[in-house]
Amino acid sequence: MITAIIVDDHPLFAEGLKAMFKASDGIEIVEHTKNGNELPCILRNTQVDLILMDIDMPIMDGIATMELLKKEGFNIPILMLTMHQSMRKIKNSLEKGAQGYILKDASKPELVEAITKTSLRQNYFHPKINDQVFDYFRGRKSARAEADELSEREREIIECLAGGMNTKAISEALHISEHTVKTHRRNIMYKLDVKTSAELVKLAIEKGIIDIG
Amino acid sequence: MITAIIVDDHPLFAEGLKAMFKASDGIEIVEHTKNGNELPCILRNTQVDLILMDIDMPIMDGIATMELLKKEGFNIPILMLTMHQSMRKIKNSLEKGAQGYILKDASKPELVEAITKTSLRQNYFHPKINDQVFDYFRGRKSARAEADELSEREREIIECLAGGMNTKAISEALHISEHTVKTHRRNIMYKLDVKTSAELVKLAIEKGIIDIG
DNA sequence: ACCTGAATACCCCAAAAGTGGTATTTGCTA
DNA sequence: TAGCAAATACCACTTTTGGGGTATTCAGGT
Repeated sequence: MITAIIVDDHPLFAEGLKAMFKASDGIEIVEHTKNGNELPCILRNTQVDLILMDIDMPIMDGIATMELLKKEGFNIPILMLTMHQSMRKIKNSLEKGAQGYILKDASKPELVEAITKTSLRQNYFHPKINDQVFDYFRGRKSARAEADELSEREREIIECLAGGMNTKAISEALHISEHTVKTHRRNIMYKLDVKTSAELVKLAIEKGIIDIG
Repeated sequence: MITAIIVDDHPLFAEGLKAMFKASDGIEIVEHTKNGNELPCILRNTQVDLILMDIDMPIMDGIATMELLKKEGFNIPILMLTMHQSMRKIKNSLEKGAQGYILKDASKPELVEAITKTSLRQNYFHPKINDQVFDYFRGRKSARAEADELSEREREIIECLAGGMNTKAISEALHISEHTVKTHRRNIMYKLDVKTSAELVKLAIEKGIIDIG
């Protein structure tokens, strides 16, 4: 029997999963928390085989929670659970040491497979994102990967734009010249193929390049 | 025993709910579909006491599905299920005749209460949105309702902006003068308290004023 | 050593956005 | 019917964007 703890801010979803697994599945959700902060405390009192972690949570998201766990010295396989197939989030999760990545619109058998593999420290990718990940690590220029070719600096610029800053404000915030900000913005617009900053922000949110909350 | 059908594009969530309800709850999820289009067909073959409907779905969302049901002549209580507490979506749902409105971060007892009341054709609002709804229908100017005071036309303008259109393009698309577009945009920016169109779009998405897909 | 991507910075200039006003018409409702 | 909100439209003006270039530096990989 694989024991798991679920970290998700939606009680209904968590309780639903808990109720869904029967003994015949060989999986049991033994704990649930809405808050990443509480995880270390819970893990010190409860032995689990893996952590089922939602990425998109208020206050402390899945990525931040993973960092906390690493800092506290925990080494339990983590299966990331998310709604969006954002290459950036997948990348961040893997860099932080996640063992698997599955979408919330997966089916039960898929989740069972993901949990089973992850608990054995085998990697698991949901089929829907498999190709994407492949392409990314192969050529870094698949059809839907353009958005993820943005550099960290460019992402910063987008975040500033979404925050209502104009060229001057951004240049001051990032300690660079206004010229540079304009160059970055222009490059981003070219890469994302948009005509205005407004559309740029919309697309960035849509593709998960920046977060809203 | 209350029988319900769930319309949600996330199989895991739906299956979870299905598994969560025991006979002692007096509720049974008898059917599940990811697609609003299939609902009429299913309902003709299956007798249910209520429909548990997710608002945010790809292709055909909850609001559109309700319209379809009405057109087809169905009259089954509908409990809307959503992640976001967007006043606009609440308003739209109620206008289309939804019986209740509950958030996905509700607890199981809350959902049981919501389903029970809704099946008896009593209205149900999740506590988290109750105050918001009250304020809205009382004075239409509560603290967090400013965003929802936007007119339909203003929302159209935002959608155009998010689509990358400039003043001229918008004026042509909506058959109004560029002056009018500028006036609308200015009013929206004043209402939402933003300084740029980029921030305007971000806030509109954040508050659920416009949808992304 | 060479190439490439990323970050930086500059030029010019037309077009658009943003800011300050005012004003008319229409439809709803108190 | 008087009042109000919403949609419409206009003027004048400053600031910012967006699009066309070019160029240097620096880090990483072949």
